[in-house]
Amino acid sequence: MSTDVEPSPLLGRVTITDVARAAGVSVPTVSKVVNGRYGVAAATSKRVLEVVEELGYETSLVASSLRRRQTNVIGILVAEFESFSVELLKGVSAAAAGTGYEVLAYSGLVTDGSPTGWERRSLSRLAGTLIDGAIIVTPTVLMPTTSIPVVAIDPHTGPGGPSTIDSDSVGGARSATRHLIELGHRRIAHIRGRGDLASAQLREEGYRQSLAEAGIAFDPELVRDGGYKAALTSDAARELLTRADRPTAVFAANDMSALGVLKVAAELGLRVPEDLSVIGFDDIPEAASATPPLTTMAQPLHDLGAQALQMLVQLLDGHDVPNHVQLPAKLVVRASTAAAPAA
Amino acid sequence: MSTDVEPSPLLGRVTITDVARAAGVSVPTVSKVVNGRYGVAAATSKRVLEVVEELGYETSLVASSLRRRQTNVIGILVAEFESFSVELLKGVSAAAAGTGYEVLAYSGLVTDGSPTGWERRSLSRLAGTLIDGAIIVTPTVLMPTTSIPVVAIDPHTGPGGPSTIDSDSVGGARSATRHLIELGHRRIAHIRGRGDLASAQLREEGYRQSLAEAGIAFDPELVRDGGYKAALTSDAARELLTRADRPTAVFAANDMSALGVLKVAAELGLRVPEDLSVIGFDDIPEAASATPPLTTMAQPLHDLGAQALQMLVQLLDGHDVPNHVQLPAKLVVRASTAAAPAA
DNA sequence: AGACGTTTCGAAAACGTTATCGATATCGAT
DNA sequence: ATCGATATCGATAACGTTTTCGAAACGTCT
Repeated sequence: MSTDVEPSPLLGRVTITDVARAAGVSVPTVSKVVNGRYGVAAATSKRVLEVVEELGYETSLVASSLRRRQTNVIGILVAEFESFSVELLKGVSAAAAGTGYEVLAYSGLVTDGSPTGWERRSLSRLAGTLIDGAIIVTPTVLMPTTSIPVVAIDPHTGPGGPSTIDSDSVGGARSATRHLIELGHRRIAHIRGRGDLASAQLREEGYRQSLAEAGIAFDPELVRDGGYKAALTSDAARELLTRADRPTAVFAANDMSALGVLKVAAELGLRVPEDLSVIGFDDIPEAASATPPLTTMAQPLHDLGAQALQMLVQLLDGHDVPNHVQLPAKLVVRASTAAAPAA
Repeated sequence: MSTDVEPSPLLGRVTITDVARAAGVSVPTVSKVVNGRYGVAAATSKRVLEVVEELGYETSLVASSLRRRQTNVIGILVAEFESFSVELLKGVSAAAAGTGYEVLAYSGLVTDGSPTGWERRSLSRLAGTLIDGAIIVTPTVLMPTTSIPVVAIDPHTGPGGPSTIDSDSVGGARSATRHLIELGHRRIAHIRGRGDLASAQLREEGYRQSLAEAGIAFDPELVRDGGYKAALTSDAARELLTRADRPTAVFAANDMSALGVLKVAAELGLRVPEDLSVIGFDDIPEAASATPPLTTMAQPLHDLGAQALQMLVQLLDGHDVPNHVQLPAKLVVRASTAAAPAA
């Protein structure tokens, strides 16, 4: 069974050349065997497979994808691996099982250069050579036409661009704000999301609509930027909550911001929900285990990811997909909202 | 500013050849410019950079990593993207910021072949060509010496293998079991984890130790396999909970199993924690939001991931790292455990 | 003007793989 | 024995990039 060629290249990977040499055949023949293509004798095939087994050879994804046209790998590009994107990732991954595609998640967080446009870099670096298609989460730029199919989750503002999927931000924001209004709140603040994302703009829009419906005047002083980040929210929240006429409720554009508000409220000695009601958006896992458990608008993150993958596979198969898909958001009442305190 | 060569290759990616042609220089020159190497005139460099900008060229990660020796990308290999591995991933990713390494997460879940040994395949496919080092989560096989540095989280059983990191399974299991004993439980069942992982064996060991300390006889009938999966736990739980002398408490080897027990208990009409106490292990996000919120042994998942990354970077820099690192597990009491019902 | 060092550039090879296609071996039929 | 069809295999090129190294151009000094 063992060949007379030295079997163990202690350093470096086992390449197809090693296998070919050990099996006494040419490199292309080994390639044919491992890829199960027609045109190689049964005896040769058997011998090659034995050597492959013996040396522990596996084809290099990089080299083969450089030569092949498709890799059967789809990439999901995220800025960083935090709760939101990772919940989507779970959905994508679950939906990918059985489709014949493997999932590669790439964090394009740039630590050196400009924080914007990382997707174009990452996508360019991977597209066409390593991945057949991509799902981009909360893109920071509107993607130009790329060489591979792309689906964006929670898309960037602006017309054109790839197929997108998100949940009903306007409707969700209206529900969230209405929930607060129904609890008797009148001074309701809003922590904005990342200004370049459509979702952030739409949530502010929903907030305004709901105020208007209830006949509450919009007060620009009650709207601050939180950038969808807990850290960025802190200063804004501190300003809002130390005002003489501080709001009795805050609608944060996402849960991370809402958690930031909770933290600041705790620092300031404000009780939630007795003194201040807080509602978020997303329903990331941390929301349920926060103190107090956060009332929020739940996005079907898992489904968003799963449907994004399905859309991408459709595209890869050459089918058309809707330009935009929207899933509903649902109010989840926990313990961070309550009736407004008596004036 | 614009060149007279057609600037827009509508299909396919922009390659270094396109840039070279458009800039009127050779391919190697473009390579030198974009990599900032010495030996190219300032004027030439400027012209090339303009064309790069104009065409939106980015080097192909695949092609360059095939030629280069290092890619500055580290891979984290997981069987699937579920809560446990994804929490680790967050830790890894957070720790990677600022190290100069980017993180690529690869789900090696095989849908066709054998469910075991996926890491060897995936690792081989990526190692040495696409990633400089790897973190493997709950490996299913003991990795042989590979061509790149590897750190394993929650390692496979057996001697040798790569550097590993995990949390104190024996101590954690003892604490968990002791918690139940202190609540007055005497018939305490155990749902085992994945038998090939050291953590599963050590948790059973801790369970037994704790019983022995309390003078409770070990009953093999009360130990079943759950494989760390909710689905696999169901049958085992049903068997256990429909026995005439059913246990009053269950220590599940991880939270997924514990959640599976909760589900079966609910189906059977058992109240938790009044009729049955359940404790898990891991403290994944779902634990806090379960009904009832799950008492569990918290693993510092974020830190495990972060430290794994640090170890890997140390290895990549040529430094030595401890062969094994262990972090503590901590009891988190929520609402799924209570005093044993009166006999 | 000649010799020599320096700068700038490109030709060629290489990384590991796969696709194409032509060469050889084998075989059955005439 | 010759022919043609078929099976099997390998030489070669190609994917996009980087590295090495030699050639050419240029400037400086005697």
